[in-house]
Amino acid sequence: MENIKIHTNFGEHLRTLRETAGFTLREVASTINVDSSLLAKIERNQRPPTKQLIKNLASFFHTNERELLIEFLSDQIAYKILDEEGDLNILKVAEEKVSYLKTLHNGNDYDKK
Amino acid sequence: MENIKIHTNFGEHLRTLRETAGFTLREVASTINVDSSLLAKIERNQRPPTKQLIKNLASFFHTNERELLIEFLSDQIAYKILDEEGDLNILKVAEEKVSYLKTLHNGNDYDKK
DNA sequence: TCCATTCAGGACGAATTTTGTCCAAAAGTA
DNA sequence: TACTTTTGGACAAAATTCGTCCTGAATGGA
Repeated sequence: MENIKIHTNFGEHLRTLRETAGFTLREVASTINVDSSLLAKIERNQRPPTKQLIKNLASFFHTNERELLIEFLSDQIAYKILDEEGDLNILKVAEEKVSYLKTLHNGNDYDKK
Repeated sequence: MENIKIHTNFGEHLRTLRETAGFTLREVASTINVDSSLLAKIERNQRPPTKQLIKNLASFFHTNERELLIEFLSDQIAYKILDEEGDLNILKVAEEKVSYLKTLHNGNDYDKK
């Protein structure tokens, strides 16, 4: 129960991280080598972060990179679904496909020529 | 139990539709006004269809447009997840976010200035 | 074999989108 | 006011997307 935090989104998460740690945008930006304006936009979800940036941010804040990445990727998907009237069927079908495709990869000689 | 069909993907689905109906690529392509080479690529999942194209295809084959769209969108998401080691957590988190954001929209004055 | 048709897929340019930066205005703080 | 931080528009370079064109492989019929 370390950190009760209702789901928000990548940007807010990032901002919380930064403010909790007590840094300004400029400080974080300069040490990970990005324009502070860009970082500001990322925190406001106006620009997507690159994977490398997520990596650098995770390292800067000593937080889990994978978790941060999931936060971002799930955001992307969530907003795409919302674009489609929030139709959760899309996710359900996608999940089935992933599961199915994963069994293929583990399993048998599907790639035989 | 009308049509038993294991999950495949948008392209294969489309190809099945076309072959079942007995059309050549060129025939379909020319009546919906796209290059047949493009349509071929779409059937092989080498190019994504536009929404308008999906619409036209659904109309051409007298099939459900929404269903076809879901087939395509779920594909996109599934492949993205597979890129990420098939981590289904991403989908789980995305779903929570969608649900959460939907309650916001229905509910209260979140947009007040 | 020759011809016709279908499909696969590479290459290309035009159009669009994305990415990071710069700069100025706004907001916040003392 | 003076100073710092954050916001956000504008911009160019880079990357990606989109549709088309063209060649070649495969198939099938006469």
